[in-house]
Amino acid sequence: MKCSSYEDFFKNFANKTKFLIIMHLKNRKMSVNELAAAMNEEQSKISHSLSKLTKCNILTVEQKGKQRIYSLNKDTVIPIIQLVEKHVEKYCDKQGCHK
Amino acid sequence: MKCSSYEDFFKNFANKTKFLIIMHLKNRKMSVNELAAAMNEEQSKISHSLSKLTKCNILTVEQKGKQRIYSLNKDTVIPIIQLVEKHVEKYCDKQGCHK
DNA sequence: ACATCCTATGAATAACAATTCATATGAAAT
DNA sequence: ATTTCATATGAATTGTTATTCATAGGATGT
Repeated sequence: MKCSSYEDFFKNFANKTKFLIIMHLKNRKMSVNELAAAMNEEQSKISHSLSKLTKCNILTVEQKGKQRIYSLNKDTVIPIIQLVEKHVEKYCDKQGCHK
Repeated sequence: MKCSSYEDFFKNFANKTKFLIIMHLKNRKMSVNELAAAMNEEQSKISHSLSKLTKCNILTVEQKGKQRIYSLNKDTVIPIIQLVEKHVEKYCDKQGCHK
């Protein structure tokens, strides 16, 4: 099952785990265990998320020995995040955006 | 409860109903009943969605008699959608992105 | 004040996605 | 071929979000 709609694409940003993975990969590519360690989460949890992110081409993978190294598709993702940052700055902080 | 995180913001795009509302408002501002009719959905369903969209400043409202007219915050939303369109075009269509 | 139209809201339920846990797979080394 | 390390996967469960239904509230006209 591939990412087949805009909704599917956006779901990857609408979940804390997946969003944090994206944030971690902004700086450098990482293996599954590296991510799990950095985020202090279970490996399988990370793997499930990575699977969906990759299906939407938000991430790419390369095999390196036993490891699988995930990288962010920066072309798409960075500009989107920047736009949202700008939006939040403008509309949210001002009004103290708290739950 | 305001939109207080990137995840919250993205949740509005990750749901069919909310996403369709956004699409409908790309062209013109509409009242609740207009949207409900155009989308062939229940009024309360639309209202619940409008509420969340508005809390994240993705939409704005104005009162016009008995009606409440909702408009899209185009500054933020249009560019984001365009980026995702480009992404889907590039990575998805090519490979036949089906479920 | 009352009736009507339009919209919002709360609570219950239904639908869906995320997490967990156990286990399978795959690569490399011995 | 077997062991080890790294990751993936399936199924069950938990957690969250969406939808529905009934009703309340707000604006306008009479």
